[in-house]
Amino acid sequence: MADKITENGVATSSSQIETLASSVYHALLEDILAGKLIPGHKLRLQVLKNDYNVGNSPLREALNRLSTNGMVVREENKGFRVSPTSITELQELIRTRCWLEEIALRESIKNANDQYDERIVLAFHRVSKLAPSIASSYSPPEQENKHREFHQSLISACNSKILLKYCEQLHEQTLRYRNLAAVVEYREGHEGEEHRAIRDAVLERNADLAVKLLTSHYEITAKIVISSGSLSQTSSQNTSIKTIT
Amino acid sequence: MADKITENGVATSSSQIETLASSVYHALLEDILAGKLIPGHKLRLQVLKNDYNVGNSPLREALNRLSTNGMVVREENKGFRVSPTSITELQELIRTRCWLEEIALRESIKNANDQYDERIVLAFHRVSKLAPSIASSYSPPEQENKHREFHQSLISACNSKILLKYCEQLHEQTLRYRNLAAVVEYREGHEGEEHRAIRDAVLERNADLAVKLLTSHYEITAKIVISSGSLSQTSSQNTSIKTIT
DNA sequence: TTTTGATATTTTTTCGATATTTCTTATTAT
DNA sequence: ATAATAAGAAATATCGAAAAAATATCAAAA
Repeated sequence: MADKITENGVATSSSQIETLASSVYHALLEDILAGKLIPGHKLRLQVLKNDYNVGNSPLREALNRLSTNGMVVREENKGFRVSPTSITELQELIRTRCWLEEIALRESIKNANDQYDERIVLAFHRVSKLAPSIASSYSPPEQENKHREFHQSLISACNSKILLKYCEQLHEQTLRYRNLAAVVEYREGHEGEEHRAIRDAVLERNADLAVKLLTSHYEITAKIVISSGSLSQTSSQNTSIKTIT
Repeated sequence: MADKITENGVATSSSQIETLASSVYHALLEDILAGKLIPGHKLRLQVLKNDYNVGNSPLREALNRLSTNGMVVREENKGFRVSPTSITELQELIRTRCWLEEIALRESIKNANDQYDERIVLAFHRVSKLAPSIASSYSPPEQENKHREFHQSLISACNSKILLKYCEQLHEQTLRYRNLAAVVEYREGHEGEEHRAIRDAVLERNADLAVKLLTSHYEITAKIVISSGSLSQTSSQNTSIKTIT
């Protein structure tokens, strides 16, 4: 349930009591990323109120936050639904992510120093120590966090919090597609090597190579997801709205 | 009567009645951009409820949306305040904006076609026709829109809605700084020429020149704002919280 | 004087209920 | 039958008040 505070750089003063709206926000986000809430599906307030045991206001606040960061779409007077997915959108996502991370990575290498290197080495160590055996399509948040932290460390010296925030948003969006398509185990074997290669290129300040590796790292994921056939070609607005009895 | 579908793919149903939460969202956004709501200041629910004539819920929803897009900061159990401003943040903002718009512009030029050119020509025409006499620091939304539309047209063929959204967010953030510092009239004379030069470079498919012009276009704004002395050096968390008696 | 701790007040957050809008279904007229 | 329309049902959006949390006040003790 209630968890410890992550050390993501944000100063978490000791008594940061999470508000109900925030906790349901995180719960919803996690369920969307995990694919439990299916893309395109209607989010009925009544149902969510039951499922998450919260009242009207905090629920709406959470949904409004999710809507401005792209996880949920809002239609005036018609409520909310999980953002639909499509091959087109995934391709756009990956394309944009490659662009943004290329900048962030090149800048980081430009500004690199010992601390930066150490962050990468440490993050790599942690991600490489993860048990590679888990075959489920959705790995637990803790594992997911290590992975994210490695990627964040690579671009952590880019000197733009805004860009880092955008990269994180794009990461989350991508994560949703990945979990949707159960590509984790398919890839498990190679990912470690890819990570190592990226790390080494960065430590050697070989920006061109690092960018190339990182970019293909992302593009491969996209290819796997698409070939898995779990996505419709066009934006799937209304994917099988069956009311589960 | 089938509702018509606009060229951007989104079906526009005839009657899009705006919800209260949305209209107060827009009102708040406008007031923040215009500088009426001062950076760093506390946003008391009670006060806002009076000022904007809305109830609790829509107000909170609006603030929550604004908080995820960076215009407002949320502190758990302590409410909301207008995002603080600082020279550091402005520099970061401009830097990031230059990076992102460079990509978007280069991609657009890569994908350029007749429609793209026409959008730019038309948008330029409209912005150049604006009355250049207004000396107030804050120009009315209509004028501001024309200006935004020109800049949007330049990057409109980049083939990534997400990137366009980020560029728009950065534009809005920058706008806030600009209005804060009353740089409009100071610059009025030159801006027209700058726009023309950018337009011509794009139409000639000279990406390098276009990027150079666009980048300096933004950097100049930043310099003017900073030299106007209306910003504190560091992140002004608590800009003069004098309780007005 | 400064600190401490209990109490009162303000402010934020949440809940329950009501008002509005949209969706569904049934009815009527063409 | 089909289309238009109106009543009824379902869902969303909003309001006002209660609950929870933070902040301010002030008296007593060190």
